[in-house]
Amino acid sequence: MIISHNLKMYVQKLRSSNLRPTKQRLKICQFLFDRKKTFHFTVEALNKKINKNVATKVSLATIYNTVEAFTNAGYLKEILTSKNKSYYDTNIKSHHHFYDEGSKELTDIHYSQIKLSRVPVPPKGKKIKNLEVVIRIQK
Amino acid sequence: MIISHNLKMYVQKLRSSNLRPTKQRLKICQFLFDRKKTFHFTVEALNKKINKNVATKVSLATIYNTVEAFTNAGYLKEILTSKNKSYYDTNIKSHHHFYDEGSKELTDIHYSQIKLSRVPVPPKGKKIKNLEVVIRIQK
DNA sequence: TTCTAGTTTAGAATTATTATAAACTAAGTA
DNA sequence: TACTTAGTTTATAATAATTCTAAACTAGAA
Ligand SMILES: [Mn+2]
Ligand SMILES: [Mn+2]
Ligand SMILES: [Zn+2]
Ligand SMILES: [Zn+2]
Repeated sequence: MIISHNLKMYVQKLRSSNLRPTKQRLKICQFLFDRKKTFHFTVEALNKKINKNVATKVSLATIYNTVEAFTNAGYLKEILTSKNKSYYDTNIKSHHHFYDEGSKELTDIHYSQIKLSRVPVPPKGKKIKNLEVVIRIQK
Repeated sequence: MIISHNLKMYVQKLRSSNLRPTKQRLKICQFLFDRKKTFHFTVEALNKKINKNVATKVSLATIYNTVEAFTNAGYLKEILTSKNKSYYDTNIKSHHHFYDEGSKELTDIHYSQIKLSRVPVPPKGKKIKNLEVVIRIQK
């Protein structure tokens, strides 16, 4: 068994967000963040991957709780693009996506790859919270 | 009871899409399309409004069936922006939206109000199906 | 070691949506 | 007009994603 170099970092990270570094949360941290590329996922998919070929499973409720906690703590970003299912993204920087309607997969588009040269003013009293573009693609 | 000027038009419209002009479909057509401004709605909201203070209700299943049929026929556009709930739009032209996270309401942004001066090329073998921007706003 | 607030868990509940199948009806034909 | 039937409506069941509940467990402070 390979111990993540980053384990201590995750412990600190969790503590700094007032989240106890439990076995389950650390396992999910390692799975989500011990990687170089952005990871996009649904809770269903994460649950399958986390619990594939393991002796002690993390419960689905904990996967949901943890993804929500990590999103609130700013470790993950929620992407609303699909009917009836939330996607999450380990890339928390502001950026855009391709959403493939066939494979139902998200791909990053770097923020600088889309130039919005004209953006409307929001209604009175309202502020823009988020301006990230999802480009739907298909074969 | 005021008879919609457009009733005959709706009958034709439905027939041209191979949809029988039933009482229920015509009632829903009048409710959705006898108006000047774009109407954005969820099925839940439409169901409430259609069945408010009426003797004979349209069943929820029919509301779902009809909204799906109208979307397939191109009378409505589906807007995926909210968690776990689909929105529909009587404005079928390509256009953008503000989505108010507080009131959970959509507002149109005319297509010309957002200028995308740089758009990335889709992955090989994939085509852009849709490029409509949702700007999330809040107080 | 003890204590407790925070966490995990199985399972129930909820919400949005889709499927099922019986009753009904639009509309073509005799 | 009556007959016929494919299409439609409807109540209800089923499904899928998510959230809630409450009991058991545990991290970490004292
Ligand atoms: Mn759903
Ligand atoms: Mn849901
Ligand atoms: Zn991303
Ligand atoms: Zn609109």
